[in-house]
Amino acid sequence: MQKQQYLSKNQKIVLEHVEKANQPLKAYSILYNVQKKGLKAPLQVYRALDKLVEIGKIHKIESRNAFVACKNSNCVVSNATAFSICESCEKVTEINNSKLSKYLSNFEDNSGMKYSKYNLEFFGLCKKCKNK
Amino acid sequence: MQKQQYLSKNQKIVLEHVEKANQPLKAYSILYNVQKKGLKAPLQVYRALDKLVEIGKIHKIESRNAFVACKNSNCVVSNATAFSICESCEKVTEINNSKLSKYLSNFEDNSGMKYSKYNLEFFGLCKKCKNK
DNA sequence: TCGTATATTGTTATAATATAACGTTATGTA
DNA sequence: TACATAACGTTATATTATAACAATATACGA
Ligand SMILES: [Zn+2]
Ligand SMILES: [Zn+2]
Ligand SMILES: [Zn+2]
Ligand SMILES: [Zn+2]
Repeated sequence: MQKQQYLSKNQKIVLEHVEKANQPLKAYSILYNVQKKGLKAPLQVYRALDKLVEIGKIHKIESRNAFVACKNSNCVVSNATAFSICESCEKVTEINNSKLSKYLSNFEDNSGMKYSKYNLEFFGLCKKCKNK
Repeated sequence: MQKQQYLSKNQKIVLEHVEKANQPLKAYSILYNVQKKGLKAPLQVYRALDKLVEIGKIHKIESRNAFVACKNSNCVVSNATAFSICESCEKVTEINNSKLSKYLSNFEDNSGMKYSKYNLEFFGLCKKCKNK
């Protein structure tokens, strides 16, 4: 069986909802909002999310247990992700900075471990919140 | 009231247990193991962990929902953390690399956001697992 | 087009992680 | 002492995520 080319029904429903949001969503919030489209149980959402994360359409914000659509056209898979997170308003932005990604993708420490993947989360105050 | 100088009873118990482990522990695993020392409920463990994370004695591995003792003497607070995680054996190592931390602490993107904190998790295969 | 492997779905139940809310006790400071 | 803050203890509950099982759909080679 070939690598999946098209999204399945549930995967499409979940992805469309997450893409509309423009901000990270919690799995159960997704569930409540796609119930009218037929997804009734948590597992249906989690399974769609798992696949979408695997193929890089969605990223998980680990520190928030939330899911956001990829805004980065070259994120073919989620193997090199970086986000900025406002600790006040919780706004999350995907960082698309080629210097940073090159630096991190090439990073080696003295452990002899070669990294195939990373996730970086920056925290601070966004412009708006800084000026309050 | 002054900034806390000494750890409280529960904080000491939890920290000692996590330090002995040499690997990330789950909150409920900590709970089961410190019950003989008098901590009976999840909240007692979570509250101790919260404080220990706040003061930098313990870090949370966000992608694993697990807690590990700081191995980095200059991690006064957990505002700049980096870890390597083996996706096969789940071995976690705190990365102590001053170039990396300088690079990330000084990182600025075009969002106008100044970051006060970051957490970076690298994934891959450790030496042992690579040679299997 | 039949057989087979894999992916996806649907469903119920349950596991694992984390916090709310309440009252009490301890500790530091004036 | 009086006051403020931190830590504690306890019960209940919220939130996040997966196990287990059966059914259906899709891709692909023989
Ligand atoms: Zn992306
Ligand atoms: Zn903000
Ligand atoms: Zn540390
Ligand atoms: Zn390993």
